Amino acid sequence: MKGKVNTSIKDLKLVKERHEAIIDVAISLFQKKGFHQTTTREIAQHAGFSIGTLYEYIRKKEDVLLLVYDSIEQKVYSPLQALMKKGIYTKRKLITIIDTYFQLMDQVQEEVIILYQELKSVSDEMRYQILQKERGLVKMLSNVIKQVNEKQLTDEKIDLIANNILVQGHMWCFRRWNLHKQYTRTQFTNLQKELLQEQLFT
Amino acid sequence: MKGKVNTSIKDLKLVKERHEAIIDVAISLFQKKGFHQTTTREIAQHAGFSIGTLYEYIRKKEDVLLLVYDSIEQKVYSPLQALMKKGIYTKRKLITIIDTYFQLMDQVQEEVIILYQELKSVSDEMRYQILQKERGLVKMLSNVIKQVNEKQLTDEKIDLIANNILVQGHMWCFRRWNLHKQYTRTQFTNLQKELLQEQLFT
Amino acid sequence: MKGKVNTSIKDLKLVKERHEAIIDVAISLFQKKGFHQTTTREIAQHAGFSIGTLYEYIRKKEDVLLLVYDSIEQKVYSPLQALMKKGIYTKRKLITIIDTYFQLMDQVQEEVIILYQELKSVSDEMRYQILQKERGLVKMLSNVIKQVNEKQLTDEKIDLIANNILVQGHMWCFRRWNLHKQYTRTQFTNLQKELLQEQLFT
Amino acid sequence: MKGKVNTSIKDLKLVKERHEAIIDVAISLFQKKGFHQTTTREIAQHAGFSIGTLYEYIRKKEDVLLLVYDSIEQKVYSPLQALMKKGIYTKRKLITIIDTYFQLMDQVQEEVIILYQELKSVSDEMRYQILQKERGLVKMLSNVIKQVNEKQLTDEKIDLIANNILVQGHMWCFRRWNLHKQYTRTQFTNLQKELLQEQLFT
DNA sequence: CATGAATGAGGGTTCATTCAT
DNA sequence: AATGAATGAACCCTCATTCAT
Repeated sequence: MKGKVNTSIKDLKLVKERHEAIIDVAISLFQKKGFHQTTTREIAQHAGFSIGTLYEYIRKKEDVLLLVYDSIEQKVYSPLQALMKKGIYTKRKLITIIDTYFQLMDQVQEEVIILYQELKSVSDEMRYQILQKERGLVKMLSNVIKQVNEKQLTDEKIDLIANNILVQGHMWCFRRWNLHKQYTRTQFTNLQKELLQEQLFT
Repeated sequence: MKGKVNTSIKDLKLVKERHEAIIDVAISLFQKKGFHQTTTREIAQHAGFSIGTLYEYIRKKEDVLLLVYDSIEQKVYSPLQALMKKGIYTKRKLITIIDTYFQLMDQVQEEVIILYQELKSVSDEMRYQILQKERGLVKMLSNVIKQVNEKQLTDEKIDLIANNILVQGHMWCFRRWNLHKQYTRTQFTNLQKELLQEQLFT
Repeated sequence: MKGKVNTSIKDLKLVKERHEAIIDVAISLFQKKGFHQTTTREIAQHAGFSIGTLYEYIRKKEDVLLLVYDSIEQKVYSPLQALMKKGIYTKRKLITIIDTYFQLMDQVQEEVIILYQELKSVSDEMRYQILQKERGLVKMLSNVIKQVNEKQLTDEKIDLIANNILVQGHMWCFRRWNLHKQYTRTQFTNLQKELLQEQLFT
Repeated sequence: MKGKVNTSIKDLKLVKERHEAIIDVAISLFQKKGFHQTTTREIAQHAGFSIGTLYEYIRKKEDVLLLVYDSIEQKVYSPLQALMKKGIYTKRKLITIIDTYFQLMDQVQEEVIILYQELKSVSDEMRYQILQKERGLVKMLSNVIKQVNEKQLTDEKIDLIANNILVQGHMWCFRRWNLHKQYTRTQFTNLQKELLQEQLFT
């Protein structure tokens, strides 16, 4: 997924700088109006450079979405993978993972919403990769749970719980019109953890 | 929300007929390509009439989305409201409600996905109404749970469970690329119900 | 010009009735929004019958304009021609003609405005005929003046005065946003007549 | 009225250039076929650029009309206002003003015809402004006449004469199918001046 | 590297006109 | 005679993308 967005610019530092600007602007604009309603001109303008310059750093409008997805990957998937891959799996560790995940979701709310809404706007291959990433996450989380499976839950049930946890993280983003009124992030996280513990542990 | 889509056609039966055709086509096309990628011409063509005729039955492209939402309302919200409003609330009844809800979600998968993806494409007022509907559903479900609250769960926790249940229904739709491979609807429903019972009942 | 608007209806009385309805509606609508902004549907609707029925009494939208022009002809040109053709020409008679003309213009204000604004929307041949009518009027008025030419004005000057008079009549219509505030029709007519007399008579 | 037509182009010189091209083309096309019959594509094509480029220099089709009106203002109203505002008012000066006015009208014939025919196609506010401009002109001309009022004509009569003069200027444009055959501009002007002098002076 | 003017395919929408009932 | 549903050509306008400067 990394490096999918080619540019004609050689100065890599500049590329990174500009890409970050584009991502910031794009997230805020896509969030407000959606991908299709946002014009490339708007993106360029808000990012502080000309439309011509924008196209020095992307090839097609879709690339802007890819940049946003790249950014989610870096902010969410990579840290989570890193966290889940190392160390021994204990109840405590599982709780930490869930905690971290919810915290990360809180940080990338806008991106998650965009992910949910604009997945269709992306090329088939890209979409497949994004879903693969998500599948990987489910599997990893599932594995962690399976290793601390006190109650001898079936694999089926554990997989479902893993899915539920991930969706609960997303839900904090896409249902914020409802949830953020009633709960702080910590409240939300703690309640969900309590509820999960009743399913997971005796 | 009902009747928001005006027409220049006088024959009401015909209007209903055509609207249904439009909804069917729209769901399948929006599902495949999204609202913005789908042209009005395509909708007309697939529905079997000309672009001119399409515009005899809608006023603007957005109206097609409204038709789809109307349809969800009729298929989901109305039945659920009816179900939840009458009768006494027992554990058994709660289970029935959840069952029914999951079953309904299974029937309107495409619509739910569209709802998630195209909410942004709708006018502010419309969007508010749709979210209001959803808020109402949360509240209703919450109330039912509160009436069979064996474990003396706090209101906060119950509200969260209600949200979780509703999102689990949606999840069956928007995560089908993952879930439908592993579970049949009945399996999914039963597992979720089992998991919920551990949270709700002793 | 007469009878240019063919219909598929045999009942001539009905045709006349419907045509009059169409003319009334058209004048009011064209006046308000112009020919092109007015749709045939609107005309039919305001006239109290269906679009299908409208097209039983006209062949094309342009026909509606022709009907309006026919109506002007009947209300203005015919009476004026009749008046100017008969009798002997005296100062008194000239004054009467001018008086009558201004009075007629007052009665067909809307039609005149439409004439000025929509002449371009009419077929070349039709436009030619309308201008011919107007040329005829100039010539007739010119002739009358020439017969009471006390001051031995040149033909050139008399022709110009004739044109001026006719335009002054139109002006009462198309400059009413200015003139009708300041003058009643009688005041306007009398002042113009006074001014003309200084040009025509010693 | 000035500067009402916004642009997304930054190079002001280019904007002026293109606007002039648009005005030229528009006058000729509107003249031939009217505003509504003329398509934006035709305008672009005749102006020598693409439809996309046209829309870089206007926002809506109506803007093309505004450009034409702006142009009339610059060519007619501004010079006339300048002329009338300065200097002492004498018979001679009045004659000069009338002369200039008729000369200007001769130069903007097409524009005047468009003004007469497409006033309805313009937004209410714009129309009001255009009529205000015309009212201002009447008042100015009226004032000049009042200052050289040898014959002690009433204000009412003078106002009417002012209106007549202005309309006579327009008439040279919109009745050219008749007048230009019979008179050169100088003849027309001189005759009208002679006629006016009989009304104004002893 | 940066700019922004130019392009034109393509989309939403309208509306005069027809024709089966 | 009357109706009104159906049609589709045609119009306005947008916007991603290019390229000369």
